[in-house]
Amino acid sequence: MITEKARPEILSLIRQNYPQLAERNLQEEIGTHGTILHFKAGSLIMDFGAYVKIMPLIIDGSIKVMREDDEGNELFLYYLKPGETCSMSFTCCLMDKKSEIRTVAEEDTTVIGIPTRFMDEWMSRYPSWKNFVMTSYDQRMLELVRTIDSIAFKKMDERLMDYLEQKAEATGNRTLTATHQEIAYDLNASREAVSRLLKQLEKDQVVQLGRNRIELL
Amino acid sequence: MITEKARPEILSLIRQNYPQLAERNLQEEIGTHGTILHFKAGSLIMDFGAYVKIMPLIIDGSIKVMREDDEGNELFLYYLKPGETCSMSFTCCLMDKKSEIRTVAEEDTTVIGIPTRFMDEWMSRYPSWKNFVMTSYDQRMLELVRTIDSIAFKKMDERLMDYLEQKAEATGNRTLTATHQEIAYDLNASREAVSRLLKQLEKDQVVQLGRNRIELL
DNA sequence: GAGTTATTGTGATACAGGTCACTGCCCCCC
DNA sequence: GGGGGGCAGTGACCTGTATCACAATAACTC
Repeated sequence: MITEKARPEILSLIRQNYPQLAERNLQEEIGTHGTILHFKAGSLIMDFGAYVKIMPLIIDGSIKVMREDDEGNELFLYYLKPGETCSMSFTCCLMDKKSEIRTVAEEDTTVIGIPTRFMDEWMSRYPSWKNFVMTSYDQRMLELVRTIDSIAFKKMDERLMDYLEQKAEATGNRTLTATHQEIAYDLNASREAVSRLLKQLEKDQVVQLGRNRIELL
Repeated sequence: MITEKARPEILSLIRQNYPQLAERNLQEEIGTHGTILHFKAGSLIMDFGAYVKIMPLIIDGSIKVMREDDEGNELFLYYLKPGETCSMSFTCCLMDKKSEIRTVAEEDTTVIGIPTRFMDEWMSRYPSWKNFVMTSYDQRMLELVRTIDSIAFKKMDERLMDYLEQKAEATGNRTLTATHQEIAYDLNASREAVSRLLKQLEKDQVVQLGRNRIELL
């Protein structure tokens, strides 16, 4: 992770990616107090149980959000994309709570980090910030409910398809790079089951398979 | 549902159940604009797809929050208890969105309803209100993540036990009134599976069964 | 108390996925 | 170009839960 401060650059990134944060003074504050952070693809951004110190505004790339149980079983929850933020971070910061989730950079990813102490203050001062935070919460709740729908009501074949589509959308590339084992971890399934279902999808002309590669047709 | 306005009564209910909403002026506003609502046990408070007009502050009783898919399969999410609110309502109100969930009174339940137009205004004006709303969001996200853990990582016997404990806690009564079929709906399981698992729990001396009755030992 | 209905119990069968064991393949590297 | 290591394919078997069919029991009504 590399960090830097480049006030004019931050300003223009915010204007491009977060047009709803329209207040001049708010933009200035973000420019003054925010920090640009780069994460390499695959790098761990925040681990389960860690204390969160910043709230990330995603500028470029995408972040995978995951849950893990005590036995080390993982489950993919959702992706964060440019223009979005991790609302879990928000209350974690404010209340000094441990993170309930793990976040990993899906691709090379750039974010603007907002330090804890400003997030709350801006809520009262800047209506657009308050709306942004509330909207983020709502979006994340919706994502969680979608995840629940998926595991509660759908079978593995459909979950797999949904997963592949989400991954393609997050990376903006319909040819995915992943092993069956990685997918199996994300879906909390067995590698063999994923292999067999992918094979079936290939028969059904929905995907084309290669080594470490899945192309959505 | 019966509604009434009783300003001094609302004030005292708020002071008892929501001590964190400490600002005098805020309490006055709730007293002025809030409405006391009563729901009979089992009555539908808000259906999936409905537009939400009020935010409920729960005073007495408990509310069951559920999700349903397109084929009518249901799934219990969590209970709301006195001192809590439905944060899903919040953004639904503000953004004029349809509800993603269904809420039902688990017991006879009393709430104070806050009309839409004040909720947002108070966020900027009263820090304790803002904190309350943010804390509620966080609690609900945590409940959803717990629900995900449960369906993703646990088997039916453990989910059933968790469910029974939650129900006992929500109603404050370790002798539950429910049919196996109702429980099966909430867990999105088959009635037979629930019956067999309950039988096993009875063998293990964890519960005692009766018609429409489950006693936690 | 007989009939009726809702609830619970139980056995048989089906199927999705997990687990285990092994094979085959691709790619890289010396 | 011959190993070796990760990756993918495949079959056998096991388990949890759904589904179906029906029996048994409890409670309720007349």
